[in-house]
Amino acid sequence: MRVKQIADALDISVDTVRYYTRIGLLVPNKSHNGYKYYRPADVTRLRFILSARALGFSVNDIKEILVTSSQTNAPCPTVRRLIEKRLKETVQRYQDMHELRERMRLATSEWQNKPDQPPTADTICHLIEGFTALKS
Amino acid sequence: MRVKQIADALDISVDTVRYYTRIGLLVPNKSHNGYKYYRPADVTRLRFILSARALGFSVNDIKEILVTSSQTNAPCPTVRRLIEKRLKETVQRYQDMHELRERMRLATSEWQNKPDQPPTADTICHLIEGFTALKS
DNA sequence: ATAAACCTGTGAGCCGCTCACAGGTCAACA
DNA sequence: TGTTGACCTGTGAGCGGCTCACAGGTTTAT
Repeated sequence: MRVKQIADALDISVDTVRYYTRIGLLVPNKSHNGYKYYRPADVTRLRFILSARALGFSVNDIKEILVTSSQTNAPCPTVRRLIEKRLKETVQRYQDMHELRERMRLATSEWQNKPDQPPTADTICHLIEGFTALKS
Repeated sequence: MRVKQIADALDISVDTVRYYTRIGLLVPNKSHNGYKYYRPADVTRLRFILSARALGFSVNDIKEILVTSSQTNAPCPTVRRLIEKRLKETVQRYQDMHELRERMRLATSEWQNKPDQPPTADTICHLIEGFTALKS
């Protein structure tokens, strides 16, 4: 299989496959003309990578999991440890996004009653600089 | 003011100030020895940048707002248009984060009852590949 | 004068792709 | 046999928003 075939098979872009190949997550064979050929084992591997990405693992996490699984017997302890870490980060980012969303909504609603104004010497946009929720 | 002074004054890192300077959001004077000197107007500007970032504007948005405010009279229409766009993105990312968080939580709870297992010919980590919520 | 602490700008690196581009391959047709 | 043209290839660079490493300049204390 060449890059387009494997990409189409798993419904991702060729660039993503090439990226994973470039960073060593996938290791296809090289033919005489420099084209990269992917075997069934690479399909399994890529499917695994996509599943792991969908669970919030970083590509470095995945590299670590793949190395562990090729060296020792069970990558599971590594997987359990890593998802714990990534879950914490995800919770944090989720909260951050929530706060940002509320801030943005508050701003837009507050701005409905405010007129446009030209900048002054010490104000660039009075909407942004005057937004109450940013006052510390 | 040199970079450290302005950074300390607004409680951000020198690297962030330098980054904004590098991309042209801040335009300090250069002294004979190449050091960059920031004036009070730059402090106003930087404060504006930080407020806008806290409202979800990208640095490119901010560049556009600054250009608009220096050319025409009121940057407010631009600001209103841009926050609309960014808010939509933020809502989307918030939802994505929510789904990811739930997926991760489901996985960890499902994995509590599953043993560690070594990889097989077509399985790298049975926890990840066997996770039910990823089955399409 | 000199030593140490601190500060400076520049260049590169980070993540996870995505895009631009020059050139290679291959089937259809003349 | 030649040739057009569609499609495919790998490589290198670019994105955002910083952050880090580093060599060298400046300032302060002795």
